[in-house]
Amino acid sequence: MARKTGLSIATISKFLNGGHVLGPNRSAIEDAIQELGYRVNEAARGLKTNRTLTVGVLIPRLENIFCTSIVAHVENILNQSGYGTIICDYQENPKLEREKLEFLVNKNVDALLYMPLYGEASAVEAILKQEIPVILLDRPIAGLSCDMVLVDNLNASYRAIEELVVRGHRQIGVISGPTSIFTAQERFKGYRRVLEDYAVEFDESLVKYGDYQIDSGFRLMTEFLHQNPRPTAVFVSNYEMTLGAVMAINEAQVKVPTELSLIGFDNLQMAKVVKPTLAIVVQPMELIGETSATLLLKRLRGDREGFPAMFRLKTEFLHGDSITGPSRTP
Amino acid sequence: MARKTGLSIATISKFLNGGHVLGPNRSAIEDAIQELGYRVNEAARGLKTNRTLTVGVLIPRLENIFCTSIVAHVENILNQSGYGTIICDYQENPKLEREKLEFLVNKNVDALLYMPLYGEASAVEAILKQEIPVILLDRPIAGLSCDMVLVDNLNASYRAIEELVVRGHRQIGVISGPTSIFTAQERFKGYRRVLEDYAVEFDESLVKYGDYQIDSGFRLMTEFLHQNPRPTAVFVSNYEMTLGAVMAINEAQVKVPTELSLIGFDNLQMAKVVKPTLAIVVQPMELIGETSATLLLKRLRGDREGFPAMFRLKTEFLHGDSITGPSRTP
DNA sequence: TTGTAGGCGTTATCAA
DNA sequence: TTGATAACGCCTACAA
Repeated sequence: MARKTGLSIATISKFLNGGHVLGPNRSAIEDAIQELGYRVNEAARGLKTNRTLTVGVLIPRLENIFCTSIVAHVENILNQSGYGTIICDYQENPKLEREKLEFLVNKNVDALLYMPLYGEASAVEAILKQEIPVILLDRPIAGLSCDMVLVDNLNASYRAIEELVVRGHRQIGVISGPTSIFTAQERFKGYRRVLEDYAVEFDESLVKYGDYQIDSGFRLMTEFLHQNPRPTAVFVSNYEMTLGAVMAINEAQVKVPTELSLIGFDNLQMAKVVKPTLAIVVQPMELIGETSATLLLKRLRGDREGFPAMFRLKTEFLHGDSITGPSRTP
Repeated sequence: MARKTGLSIATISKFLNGGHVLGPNRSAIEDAIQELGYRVNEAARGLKTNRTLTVGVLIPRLENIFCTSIVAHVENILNQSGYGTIICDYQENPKLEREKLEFLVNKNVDALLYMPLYGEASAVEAILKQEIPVILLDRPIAGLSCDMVLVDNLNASYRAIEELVVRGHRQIGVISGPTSIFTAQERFKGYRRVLEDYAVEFDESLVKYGDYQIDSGFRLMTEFLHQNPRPTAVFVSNYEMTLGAVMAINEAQVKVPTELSLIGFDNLQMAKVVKPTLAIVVQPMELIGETSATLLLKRLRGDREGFPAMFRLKTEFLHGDSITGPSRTP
């Protein structure tokens, strides 16, 4: 490259970084770039500058639309600011979770967006100590002081369950997520709190724990439908399980909402399209992405104001035709 | 690090790469690693060795479960061989597609797995020229000689449509994908070929073009249901649109298969769970991932045997209760 | 505006 | 087995 143009490496470097060079030299360089198919070696540049203009994104599972939907919005914003993203998933595997976290740090990312599952505080603290900003997505890590963007899961389910109680339901089933997952715990707390606030007795048999996948939504809803007495309403606490639950209801030919009231979770698109239209809790994926990306850019600028920042974004309750009062007295 | 142990950096480097060092030195280094929280700088290493042990993965859209499902399987295999993956999506945006491709190459990935949409042959050729193996996923690029792992889309839909024709259907609707996408073209060709082979007249009004999203599946199926004459059977050519189509059918309370036979696409999980069980074409996501990862590892070993290799993986047709003969004569 | 020279953290070569 | 040293490709004073 230097030989080709007869210029020094320094001059070329300047040109590459937007410095001024004389017209003829300028075009000589441009020609050489074309001919030689030259491209800067980001590794070398990163080695020197200690910046890669890249942020790492670590999520539990690629096939989970909640995760990827957030990531898509994050990417949008970061790209606009010249940052690229390296996305990794750990397939909800604790060992992989550690390894991928390490992998990203070793890739010299400038910052990290991390949706943890089994995450350990010490691992993240080690990263923060290296001056690499980390933002936790959707779930905190116990004992860790760190920026995070969460959803108000408790009030999300509170609002949904309250809707059912107000309409007279007393036997409200809930298809909960794994107790190991923070969001599932919170959503379940919301359920408990409504019962408490409205003095409705808690009945263990009305709680079923799934794994946030379609299958378990189908299976657990089927169980509810065959249960005696059958709950008059069911709240399903994530998207995949909602999908399964709806299918179980179709299969059993149970009429919604006359025989059973139903509230689902996430995915507006599906709720509008199903019949009857589904009442759902909608998480603000776009806002989560936007909020975390914006906060990340701020940290990247070296602005540590308000650390550790915690956002708790509100969900929205969407009315639908899938709920009404109970059809029979308990 | 060198100061801390009193050894030379050369010795330390050897240790890090599995070379033999004397016992006391060995433990001195290990201690220092702990204390200083030392980790190798992959950028520097990559600069020197020209290998990053990382492969780039570029897909059209993160929210597409077909893409992510393949990627998940790919990751599994590559991880086992010590390779990490950098996943990027381009949101089906031609400009982003170019940029992200460049981004990955600039990250010095050792190889590339690429599911193209608007991809240009010249861009990929430039990469291949740099000795970076590229494997095309699911779709070829016109005029490009390159390893690829495809699905036999034509026979996939042929098999499905044939099933309908054999049962006596003559008015078979098809909800096709965007004509710009290779797989959609192929699947449509399969439809045409069956009609030809069985001397069934082609009727333009029985073809509707969606965008591979839930919405359009819902909308186009609704159109079919209100169409006069209504097709006696409909084939939906991808998963998202199948989901929408099923919902449209539920909403219209059309009985399957008595009033309408239906064949969907992908996602076994859903097909089993819907009622009546759905006949579907299943793509071998796991095999696609496995095949491409294995081929990639081979290329990474420097083995160029059979280049350009082309795999055309077979889909499976899964019988379900959603098809029967036509209920009325055309 | 351009060139010189030193250094970023590794690995590889060659002596010791 | 160890150490000194020269790259790897780039950036950045500083000097010309």
